[in-house]
Amino acid sequence: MMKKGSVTIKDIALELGISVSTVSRALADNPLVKPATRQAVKELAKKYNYRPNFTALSLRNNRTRTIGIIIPQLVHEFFSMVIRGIEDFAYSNGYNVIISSTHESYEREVIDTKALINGRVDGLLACVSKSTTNYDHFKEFAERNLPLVFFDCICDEIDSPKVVLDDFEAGYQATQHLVETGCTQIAYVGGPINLQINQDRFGGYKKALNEAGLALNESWIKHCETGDYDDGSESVRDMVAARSIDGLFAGTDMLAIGAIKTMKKAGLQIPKDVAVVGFSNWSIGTIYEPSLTTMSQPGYEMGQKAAELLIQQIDNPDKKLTDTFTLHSELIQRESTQR
Amino acid sequence: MMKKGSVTIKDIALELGISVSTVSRALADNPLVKPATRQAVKELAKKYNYRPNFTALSLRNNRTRTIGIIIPQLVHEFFSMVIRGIEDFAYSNGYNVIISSTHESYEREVIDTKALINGRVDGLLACVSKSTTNYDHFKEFAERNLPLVFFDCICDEIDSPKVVLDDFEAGYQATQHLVETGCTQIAYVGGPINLQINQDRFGGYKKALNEAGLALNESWIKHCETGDYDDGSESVRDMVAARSIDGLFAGTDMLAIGAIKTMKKAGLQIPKDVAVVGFSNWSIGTIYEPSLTTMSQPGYEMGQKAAELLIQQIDNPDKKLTDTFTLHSELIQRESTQR
DNA sequence: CCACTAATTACAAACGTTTGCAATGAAGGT
DNA sequence: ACCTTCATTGCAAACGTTTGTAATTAGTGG
Repeated sequence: MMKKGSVTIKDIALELGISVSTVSRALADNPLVKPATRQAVKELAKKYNYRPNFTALSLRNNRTRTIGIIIPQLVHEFFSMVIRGIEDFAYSNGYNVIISSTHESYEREVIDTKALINGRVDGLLACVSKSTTNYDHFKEFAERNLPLVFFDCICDEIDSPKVVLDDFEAGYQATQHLVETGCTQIAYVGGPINLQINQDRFGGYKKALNEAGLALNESWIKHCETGDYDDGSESVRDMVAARSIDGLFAGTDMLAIGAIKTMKKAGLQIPKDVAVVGFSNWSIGTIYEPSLTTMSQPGYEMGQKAAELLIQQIDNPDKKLTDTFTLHSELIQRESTQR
Repeated sequence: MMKKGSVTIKDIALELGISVSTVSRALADNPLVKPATRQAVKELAKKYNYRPNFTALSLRNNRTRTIGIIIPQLVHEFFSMVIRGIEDFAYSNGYNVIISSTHESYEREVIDTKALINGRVDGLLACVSKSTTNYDHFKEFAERNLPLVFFDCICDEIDSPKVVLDDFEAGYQATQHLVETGCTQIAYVGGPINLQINQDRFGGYKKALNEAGLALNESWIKHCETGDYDDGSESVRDMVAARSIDGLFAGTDMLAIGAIKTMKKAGLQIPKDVAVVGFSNWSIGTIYEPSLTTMSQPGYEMGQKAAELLIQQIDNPDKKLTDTFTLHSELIQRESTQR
């Protein structure tokens, strides 16, 4: 026994002197097989710790019961919540999940997507990376009639369901909160403007300023390359030197904290001199001093919804979905805007 | 054409009026097939964007060229570096990677491990979760002669290669640094003591105290349930109230920061009144004020080494490896111990 | 023009499953 | 004693590949 590694249905059939089909049926509780036989098979299967070979099953059924996730980063509280949402929905519907982290690299995204295109997964959930501008790899996926759902950073050129946050609304709310706090000179510091999500957050900012009758000052607007801490520190240097702003909407909590650090170093007090709103509700925002007002990002819900749409498509290939689902952000008030 | 989704070798054979074996050989550049045929096949393959079916290949070759990772958390700077190390080594050796995050749950770990046991992966890299005390699922894996390598949180009961950090040495170094800084009343706050890594860090702490001739005070020693921020805040409350300590070694940067926050609130100054050393070198340690002295955790190297050992075993199944590889930590000095 | 080799190609088995259909056997009714 | 019926089982195909071996074709030399 145990020729290679695992026991197969064939081994059991051989030992019992019956055919593989009977073994297969017995294990499936098929009433066609005589109770005595069934029991004998099951006992032997348990004894040898038989587990059906995943690959053989996949080939036979032409489905892997696995969904793929293409995501730019893992160490990211938002993405991690998305993954959790996806996993929870997938597991409870009998699906497994394989995650590919592209590390925001276009090349990696292409490689990873193509690695999943050949029958490895039944469908794909994708969040495109910052550096992606060509979507052929996703198109190839879609052309093979493989279900595909985008979330967060989507690709407009492809006709598949999408789950997004209303970043415009969120940007608007964040800025409006600063207005209500009494700010009149409100700066914007955001992530790469080639991403739709950042265009939207910025758009919401502009609308709020406009509605409040506040002027848009170009020197108070920075679109950063990465959206991380160092970018944040850099971005506000000029504004701080000029002592010109009294409010800041940052497209990322890390940007916000980077900016706050620069301002604190320059002797500005937060929120007294400058009120700050971040984005994403990272846990560091509760730990940092001052704690950070921010916009929530319902990652778990986004993941769940995306998984739901994908699995719907997998189970129902003929019915094409193309809806876009929009989730909403909420303001979380903390010290950084508490005047 | 395109009956189901993807083009198969059979479709190409049919269209060209030749046999599947010829097509297969043509695609593999086998010199047996006539150049003209080979070219025709390749052209058609490119035209239809043919990609060999992953599942069929796996079944045929009895290998998936995929390695599995079982890891307690994703949103964790250390684990994420480990994953990167694994991925980089795996990719450059032609392997793919499947990540399963157990969220520190024993049940999830069992499910995930069993999901990988049936020929889905060629081998497994595992870091056992905090809540795991029974290792049968890993044993079953090993009994099937499937290559298995543990990293960081290992399982001693199983005879497979392991890659670990010298947590004892690191705990010793951290504590000794506090001694050198001039601390004489040094507290320890660490994660769950059922984990070997925490026992080791604690062991290093005790050794350093011992060598310095400092007494071990039970009321200065806390083993926390989770090792997160809130645990940190809680853990030092009594010590702070008693104004009894002048140094703290925390088994986690989050514990350290939680503790610092409590101390700051109580009016203590860091590092003047209490010097603090954390563990893991999380990025928040550079952002927080004061910035945090900590012990590095070479996650990338750990991942690389673990992947290397695993792939060695996969490619060389007869040669059993059982070595334990030990990596070393380094002290990173920042403000929290700068007197 | 036949035989012998060399160059191509096709056939079939195998990987581990499931499942439609055929086959076997026994039992029951007449 | 024979036909029917039912319960149980086995055979074979299929999923998409690769590969050893057999078969076909072409080419060469006599």
